[in-house]
Amino acid sequence: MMERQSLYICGPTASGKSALALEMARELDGEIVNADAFQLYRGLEIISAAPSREELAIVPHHLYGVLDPTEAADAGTYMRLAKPVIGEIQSRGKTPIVTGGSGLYLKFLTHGPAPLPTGDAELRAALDARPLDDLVAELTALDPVEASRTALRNRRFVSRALEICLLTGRKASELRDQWEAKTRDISANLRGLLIQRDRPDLHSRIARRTRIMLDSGAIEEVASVGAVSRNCEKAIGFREIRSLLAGGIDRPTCEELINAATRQYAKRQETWFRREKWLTVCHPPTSIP
RNA sequence: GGGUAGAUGCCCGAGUGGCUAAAGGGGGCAGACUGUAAAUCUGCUGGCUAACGCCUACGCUGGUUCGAAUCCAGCUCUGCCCA
Repeated sequence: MMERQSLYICGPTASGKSALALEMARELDGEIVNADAFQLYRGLEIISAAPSREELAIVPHHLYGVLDPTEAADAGTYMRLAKPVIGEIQSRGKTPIVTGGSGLYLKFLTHGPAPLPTGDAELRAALDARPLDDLVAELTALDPVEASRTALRNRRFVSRALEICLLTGRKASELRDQWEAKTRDISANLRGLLIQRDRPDLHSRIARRTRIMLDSGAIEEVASVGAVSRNCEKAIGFREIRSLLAGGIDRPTCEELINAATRQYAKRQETWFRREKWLTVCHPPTSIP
């Protein structure tokens, strides 16, 4: 049997990816695979806007709630989780519908990892303890090319570039160039949909969703989740609700902070996906109430 | 009714005669980004203009001054206190 090609469904948060995924799954005899960094976790279903129990029952869904909140994950671990699942779906003659908004995670899936080392927690801690100027100086000495390409005010980027050099003993710039060359043509063979909505539409959908989340258990969810990895602490809504629970802010403030953070996240997603030229843009009907 | 504090750009807020289209923050807009990514970082943000530049702006009206968000007078509104 001819293996069925995956369909990717991308777009900013609250744009309606899950609904479209269900529709496409029905149409293409498919199964849905999560590509959302936080829907991977168990116990964060509400704040991560994971599909509801009813939705999960309509067609097979994969990689939702598969990690414990104490576990750390990155784009590489996601890729290693998703690849076999997708292959397995294909082997059964079904179409994988990969759905989610985590651009970097998706990119790992579609274009593969660069030949770079996984992050090293100890080294990172050591680098974090040093002043940025110091890291910039060392990176510039080890790999001037990489330094010239890196946003030197961005501590994360400088630190990672330096980490690569230190861990491999090679130049990060060369390793990255290899990958660049290797992945140049991959996009041509991908197919996917990018949901785009007008800003006012998207913003109103975000506001509506935040309201519903807070009204239907998000606060209780955060209250009961217990210890989480540093990863999960970054989930939008997590910090805000913690602050609400601690009495630091009131409910309307909490709601507005979550909305603002979500709007900003959505903007970054749009910027990211706009560069993925292989995606076919689709404009669902406006949903302003 | 009396007293008192205040009224600044989308919001908060600094500014007490020229260096002010007005600090800083938020929000918004745009962008970068292959292993922390729902993260991290960058630029812009009164209007018109490709640009030089022009115009409009610090509650309102008038005044002082070469020059006012900044000083003076009156008015309007808001908070607080006293009646």
